[in-house]
Amino acid sequence: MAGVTIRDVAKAAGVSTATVSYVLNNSRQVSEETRRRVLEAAQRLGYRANITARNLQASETRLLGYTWRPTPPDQFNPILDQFLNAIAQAAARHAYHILTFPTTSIAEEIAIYREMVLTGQVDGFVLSNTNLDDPRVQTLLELDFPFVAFGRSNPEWYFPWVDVDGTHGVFVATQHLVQQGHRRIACLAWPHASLTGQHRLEGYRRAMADAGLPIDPDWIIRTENTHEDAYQATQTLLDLPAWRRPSAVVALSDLMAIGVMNAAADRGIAVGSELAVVGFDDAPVARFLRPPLSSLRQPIAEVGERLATMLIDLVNGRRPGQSQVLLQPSLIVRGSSAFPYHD
Amino acid sequence: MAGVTIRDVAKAAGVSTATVSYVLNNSRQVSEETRRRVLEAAQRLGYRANITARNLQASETRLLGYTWRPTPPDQFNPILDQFLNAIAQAAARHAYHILTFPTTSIAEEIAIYREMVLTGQVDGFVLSNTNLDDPRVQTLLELDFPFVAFGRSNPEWYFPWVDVDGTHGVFVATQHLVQQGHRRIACLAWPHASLTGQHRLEGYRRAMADAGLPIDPDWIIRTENTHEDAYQATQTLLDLPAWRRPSAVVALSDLMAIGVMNAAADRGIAVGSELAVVGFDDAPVARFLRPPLSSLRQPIAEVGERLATMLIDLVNGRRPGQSQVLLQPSLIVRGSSAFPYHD
DNA sequence: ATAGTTCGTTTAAACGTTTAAGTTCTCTTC
DNA sequence: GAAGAGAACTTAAACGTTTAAACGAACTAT
Repeated sequence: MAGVTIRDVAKAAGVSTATVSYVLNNSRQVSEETRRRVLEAAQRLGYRANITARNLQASETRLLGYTWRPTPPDQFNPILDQFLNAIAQAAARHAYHILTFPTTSIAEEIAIYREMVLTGQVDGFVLSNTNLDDPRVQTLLELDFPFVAFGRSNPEWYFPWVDVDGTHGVFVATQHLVQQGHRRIACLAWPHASLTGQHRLEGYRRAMADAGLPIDPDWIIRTENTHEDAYQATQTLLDLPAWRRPSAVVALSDLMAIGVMNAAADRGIAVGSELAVVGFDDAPVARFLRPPLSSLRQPIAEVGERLATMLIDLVNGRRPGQSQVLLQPSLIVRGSSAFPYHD
Repeated sequence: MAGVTIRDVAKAAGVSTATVSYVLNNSRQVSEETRRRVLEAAQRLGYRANITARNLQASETRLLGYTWRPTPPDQFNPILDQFLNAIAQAAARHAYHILTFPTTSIAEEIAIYREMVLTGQVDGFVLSNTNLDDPRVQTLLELDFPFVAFGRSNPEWYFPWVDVDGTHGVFVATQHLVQQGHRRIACLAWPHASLTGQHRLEGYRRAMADAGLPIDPDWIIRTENTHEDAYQATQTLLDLPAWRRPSAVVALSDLMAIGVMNAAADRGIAVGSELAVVGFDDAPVARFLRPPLSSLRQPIAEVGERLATMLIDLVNGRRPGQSQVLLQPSLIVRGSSAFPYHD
């Protein structure tokens, strides 16, 4: 298609291909006169070095692999757009690009990692949604192949990651509810197996302890991350006798927070004044809900940016400056938790 | 990293590299004995052909480029996740992958297309959100480089596309509202410049004509695709005198439909019974709104799948079977438009 | 005058495949 | 018994770069 090669330029400028390469990459001293001729010829022919050939010779691909599980229809992925954009943008600044590929299970994902490493299809991987004992992390560590992760895993495994401090985020959110006058605060959490869930729940526990408030065991309900489960859990919470019934709920995701809001609304309970709710993620829709949903916003762009630059450092054999980074989410207070509360 | 080349396998099997290649690609007759030896050696050494080398020799990349504009914080992109997954999955079936790259303006996008074509970084492009006189389409047609588009453009330009039939979709949605008993139906539309907006609006017009219902010019309000604009427009609609005030609104996107719902709710107007609303996109959040939002669901997975296979056909010099495909959206009726209406 | 340096350039190998063309051997066929 | 065909394999070129090594010329230092 493009067709014009370095040989064409060399011929046109009356020099060898080596000289053309030296001029174009500025990698050796070349006389002014020759440089001029080469540049002129390259310009005139519209020459651009073929990337595949260059990659072969450098034995690299300048491609970073990223995959994610397609979001089930009853959930949403509020960060994919931003995240992909952030890593792609940071990568592009170093002439790297993102290769996306679909996977439907962890097992398949691992098989594809192996294959891609062997066939030299990418120079490194970006993982997201890591968990304890994550087999992907384990595999890539074994293969000794460059990768970075959005999320942590086993503390004894050394690998570069960036994560958002869910503990501190939920701590701040809970503290905020306490300041509004709430005393009975519930937490809709995730199954034990989720490391992210553990972190976030811990923030709730600490804030309650910090405020000297007791936690009724019934206030912590663990479910999958769905609207439906959160809706049900909220019913259970609202069925508690008045003196044990929570006046505020911290949900570990916006999706669940919406479940809380709907369950309350369907019972005629005014969200915001009678029941405060805080979510996590600050999904784009949060601000448009009625009342608008308070939520913890993750610095997704920074996460992506840091991950990409860390990975590129790694690929090029440089130790990344900081290789395990915890970023702080920020609490966005909106109507769902904006009212002072009195018993 | 991987390190084991075809030469290693050849040496181990005691044959030439050509023979190894023939065996592994099944591209020539080879004796059973040799085939066995080669396969055994390849297996034992864990050999996988290097993709960059293969690509160079075939002068292809097996990469398809896709870019999209990052969604502004006050909007959402309900289809990116699904769309990317669908094209990546279809591409993977033919051993192609998706290369994503970020762009912030159309001008930049075009510059990058040019560069990528010249450097041979991808074999083709997927465009989305095309419009009339779209300069990207024009550029790629000029370059005579393979591409396909999610969306149409000028009818006199020939290129392969897949689009969702907005006209028919909105026609069906409007018809549905008529069947519920609505007579005064408004439409929140987009600026004239939007081709997709034109198509969808046309569906509204046709359905009204079809039902013999007059359209009050004040019922069509054109704004940008934002919650805020839709909110304002709805105020205007609801300020109309009772005999001209619409009892139903068709919004060209879910984002705008949410604006409608909120404006109504803030005035104490019951969405669903007093004011029916239908959106477009069936964003994941639609089902969780109160009331749940009726919407037109686009067959995104099929769009992506068709685009990818069409593009791969094109790249390989095959004429795609059908190269201009219009798919039908399906109306998902929920609470926001489920009630029969009487004046 | 000679050896050593520096500068500017070319030659040729290398990256790891695929594949057209060539070689060798065996088997037919007349 | 020679010519031809076919099978099984090898040789070597090609894809388009980069870059180490070689080379020659012009200078510098002894």
